[in-house]
Amino acid sequence: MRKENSTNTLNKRQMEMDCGMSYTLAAIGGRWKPAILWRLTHGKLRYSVLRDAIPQVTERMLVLQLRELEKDGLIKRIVYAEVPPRVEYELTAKGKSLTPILQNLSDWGEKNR
Amino acid sequence: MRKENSTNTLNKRQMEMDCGMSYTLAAIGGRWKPAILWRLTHGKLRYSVLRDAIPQVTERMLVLQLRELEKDGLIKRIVYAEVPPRVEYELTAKGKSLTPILQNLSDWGEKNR
DNA sequence: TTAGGTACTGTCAAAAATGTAAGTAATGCG
DNA sequence: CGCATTACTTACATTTTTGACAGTACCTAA
Repeated sequence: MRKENSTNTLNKRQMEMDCGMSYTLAAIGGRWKPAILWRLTHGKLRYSVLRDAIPQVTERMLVLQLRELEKDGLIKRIVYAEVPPRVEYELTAKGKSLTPILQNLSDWGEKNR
Repeated sequence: MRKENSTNTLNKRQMEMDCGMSYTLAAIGGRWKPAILWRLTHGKLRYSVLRDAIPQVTERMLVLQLRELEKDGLIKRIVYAEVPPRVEYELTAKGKSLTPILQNLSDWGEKNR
């Protein structure tokens, strides 16, 4: 939970206000977000598949990161009214528009690490 | 200070090992790194100029972020043997190669926030 | 009635990142 | 000597992120 008025939060907010880079980095910068986004570029996936595709992530962290991606409008959560439940995650148009950037980040990383 | 064997650190390391995106994001993802890198794309700057160009940053954080950028090979620290001291920071070739990516991140951010 | 499958939630703890405030080293100049 | 200048350090506190682990709700089928 963020503390609305800490210097930390205020600095973060202001950077994201007047720096496009910081905004973008905040959107894709969580520990598990690149892994999630990457998988979703290949298409819609359900929760359990995503979870099994990223073995190190705990369910708690996975859900947290999914919720943030959803809140930022990068992914869409699709719930089917079935039992047992089925939930799928899919990139939105906004999320898809990130794909070339993610590719650049990936390429630069492969080349330079 | 990082704890060498926490799950947190191990996860981070492994992600950066097998995911170029995570490696790149770790390199440019500190709170003040985008601001620093951005200023340096316009050329060499001395410490005090950088500090005054980013009013919210504390000297401690500025130095920490500069040290990380240096350790990751994105910037070079140039010390002149003078009194009072003069230190300049400059992008390395590796750092310069990030410029188009930073521009992409910036453009996407401006368009989508 | 109990077990099973799916997608979570809750609580607590550890670790990491960021911020605050004060202090330091070196030296030339008056 | 005492002061100014620059680029930092250091010690500590707060805030944020991440992780461990147990528990839940729902219906269906045996």
